[in-house]
Amino acid sequence: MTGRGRVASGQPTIADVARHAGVAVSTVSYVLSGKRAISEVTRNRVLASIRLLGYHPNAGARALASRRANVIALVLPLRSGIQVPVVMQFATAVVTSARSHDHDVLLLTSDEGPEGLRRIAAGALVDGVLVMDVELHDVRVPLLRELRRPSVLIGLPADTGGLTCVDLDFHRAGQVCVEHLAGLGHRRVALLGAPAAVYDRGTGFAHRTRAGVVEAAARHGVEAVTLPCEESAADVRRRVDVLFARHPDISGLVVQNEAAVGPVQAALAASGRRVPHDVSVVAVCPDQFAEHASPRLTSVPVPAEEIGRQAVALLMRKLGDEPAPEVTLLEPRLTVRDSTATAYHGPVAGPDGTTTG
Amino acid sequence: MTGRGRVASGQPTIADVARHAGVAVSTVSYVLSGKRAISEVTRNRVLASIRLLGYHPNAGARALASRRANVIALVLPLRSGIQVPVVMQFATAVVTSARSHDHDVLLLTSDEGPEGLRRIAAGALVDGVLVMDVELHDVRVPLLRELRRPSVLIGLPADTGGLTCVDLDFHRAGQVCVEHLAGLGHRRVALLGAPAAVYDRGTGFAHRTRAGVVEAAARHGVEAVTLPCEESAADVRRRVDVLFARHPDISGLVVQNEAAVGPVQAALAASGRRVPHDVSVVAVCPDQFAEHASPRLTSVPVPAEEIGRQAVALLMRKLGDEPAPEVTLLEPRLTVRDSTATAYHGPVAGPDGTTTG
DNA sequence: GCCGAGGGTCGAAGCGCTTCGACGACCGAT
DNA sequence: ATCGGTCGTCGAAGCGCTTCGACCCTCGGC
Repeated sequence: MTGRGRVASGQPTIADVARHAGVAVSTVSYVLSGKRAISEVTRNRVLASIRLLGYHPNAGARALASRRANVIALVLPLRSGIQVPVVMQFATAVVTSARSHDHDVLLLTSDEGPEGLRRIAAGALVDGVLVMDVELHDVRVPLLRELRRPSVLIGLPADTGGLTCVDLDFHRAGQVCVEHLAGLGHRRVALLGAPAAVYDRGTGFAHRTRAGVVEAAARHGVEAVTLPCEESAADVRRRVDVLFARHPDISGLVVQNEAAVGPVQAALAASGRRVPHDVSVVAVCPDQFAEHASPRLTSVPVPAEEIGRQAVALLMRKLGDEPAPEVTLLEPRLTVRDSTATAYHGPVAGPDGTTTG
Repeated sequence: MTGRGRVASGQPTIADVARHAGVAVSTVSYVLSGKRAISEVTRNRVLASIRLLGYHPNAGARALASRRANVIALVLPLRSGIQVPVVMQFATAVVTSARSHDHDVLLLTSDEGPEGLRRIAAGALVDGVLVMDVELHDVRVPLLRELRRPSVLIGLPADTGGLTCVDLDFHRAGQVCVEHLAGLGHRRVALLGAPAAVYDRGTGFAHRTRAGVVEAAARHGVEAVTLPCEESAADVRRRVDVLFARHPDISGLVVQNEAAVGPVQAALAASGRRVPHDVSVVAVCPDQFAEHASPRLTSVPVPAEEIGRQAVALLMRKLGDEPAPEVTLLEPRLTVRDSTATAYHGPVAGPDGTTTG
């Protein structure tokens, strides 16, 4: 007898459902997949049996027969200097939207190296790959090209040819921050960026933000100092002190390192500088951080959720053999809160927040 | 011909390897699994063919035939008030140690609800389940019992009967913090705990810590105030102000909410209290946080890595049908850093860096 | 009244792997 | 010499599903 499946694994199989509903196995399959027309009557009978027996298709069998695992891999970084909450937001957004496309998510960390990717992809454990924290010259990029699986990168490598990448337009984000400060009349600003290790690795977003800041500053006749910034409170404090010692007239700060946001505020307070009265601060960080800070920070949020969703959507397109754009950059939006104000250049200030003189 | 596999999927199959090595398919399988003796000569020939062809076993086929997916599920919370970096540490530890047991990790978020768990488990996508952020009366617990898959919980529900749970001994952690402060002569301490929502949910660790604090305080003749604590800087500040307004003689603080650690320090500084001179602070948080704070914090670290490793090890035992203990509690260790000192009760203090007079 | 076109269903052939039983070869013990 | 016992290998039977081709009906068009 074929009812053995139930005995062996405790789970009903498609054969059990078919028998219970009095139809062929293939009919059950077609009810489930919708790939052929099935009469209303039959469909309902089958669905009733499925519910009654508590049937769940066996993932392995399905993957084997259909050559689709309905699983995508998410490769997360574990490196120093990563922005943990942002990464987490990505991850959850990816899981949620993958589920909405009927896919599950396999979690990989980079510490298994490229071999892990190869194993997963070649073994058909996953249909496609989502890679986070991409470096400008990432070792995984050539591998992705070689692998025969669709992939989407979150972040931009130096050469995007033949790839599919999604990210916030960090270059533009840098510009937007400076433009906001410049519009308020600030003439000397500083970027407190990611930790030095992140720049050294050639991580795209850090470099792109910096470039955006520098470029916008030049265009607006603003002087910009950029420097990396570690995460410890003590280090931040030191940086800030040195910064103001060398450039006492800096009145605008762009902070990219979310872990440093709190310490920066503390350091400013400790040195007697009030925000935004003496120094305006713009952060590039999750909204939640900006909201919870005190004062609440004017910020350019990193739309982790949106990027994750987009990345999954693009991957799904590629899984369906549809074409996908090489680069998708999301436009940054700046949210004005309580940490930025008109630069104090003299007695007069315009109603639009810019100074005169 | 059977070489079709290569054509269809581009991937060599076990049959290709067998043909290339001039052995039977089953022999290749036994070389890979080691479940039967294979001569040195044959083994090497097979391994050479595997390498040469770049063979990777098809995960679906393997899962189907062996009834083992070699994948475990990790159920992560997405709720408010969770400690993101800690969760992330868990996740990475779980992935890493799962890999060392030749398993991969499927990431689930709770927002699909218990149904997600059922789907995954019943569909044999995973062999076992790791559940994080367990509440005292968690809806998933009955489901886990009903499911026929091994599971391990990270955290403790109210009733652990028939389950396998791992966690830091938070009760003991609360005690340890208070004992440390008591030993330094502090007579009035406060616990700034998790956000109120976390207590309301009945999340074990928060309640257990509080109980430990209260109990140890009673035993050592210390007065203890406990209160929840949100994550925004402004809220922390308010809490701290209220706290000291009502209990001006509090000289020791236990902070459990890692997101609040920075703001607490800032709030103390703002109110003119020096750490540790005026107030001693003990945190329950990842070491990394404690190290990066300023001053560096005396802390009881949450050994996320160790817990993750243990959880995976236990799950592997259960997958192998070996018995596993119902509850595994890790002993907390307190690391003394620069944020705690002798209470100032009078002119005398020890030689360990505390003041005299 | 006949034909072609779908609609609805079935049966069977795999998908690539594990595992069980079988079998020859070779060993030391009788 | 003979007999059991290992060791090393093979062949074949699934694992539970998808999918292809075939088949039977029922229609509408002519």
